[in-house]
Amino acid sequence: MDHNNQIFFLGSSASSSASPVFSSSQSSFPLCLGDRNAGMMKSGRKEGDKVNKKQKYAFQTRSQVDILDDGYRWRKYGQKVVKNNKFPRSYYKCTHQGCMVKKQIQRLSKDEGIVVTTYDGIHTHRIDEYSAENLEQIIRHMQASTVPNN
DNA sequence: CGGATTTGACCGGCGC
DNA sequence: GCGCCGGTCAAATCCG
Repeated sequence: MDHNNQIFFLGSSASSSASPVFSSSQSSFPLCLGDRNAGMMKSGRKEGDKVNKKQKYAFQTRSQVDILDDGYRWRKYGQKVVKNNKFPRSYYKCTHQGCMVKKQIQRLSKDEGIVVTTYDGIHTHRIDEYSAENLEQIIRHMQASTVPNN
């Protein structure tokens, strides 16, 4: 509700060398976790389907709220508590016909001020210029990092 | 009224 | 085979 959340990013501070990530195209985030299947399809299904192209992008941001406005509309579809974290993990889905992008937000129990946002998939539609602009700064200042094994 | 959000339950996979 | 963990969906509710 309150977008008064001051968003701080780890490390780098206003680096002009920001990468062209999040350009007009639904390119991708600055970091690709690769296609490390988390245990989905296990059968020897050939290229049968495309369920293997699930891209994942994760980055940590320092914010007081878990809800970061990245320019898309998200609908919370679940909340679960993981054992590794004392804080519950929230699951969001993109509200768009054909856009089944999923978003996962988790707060670190070690630093409640740190919020880990994980994106699943690529958006099939454009982002709101206005919001996108806001997000652009976020991405420019945010530090992408692979999900810690811990 | 519509859409979004909440909580619980169920399911699937993996581990032991 | 059972238990554990994580993930998703569904129904109900609330807000605008």
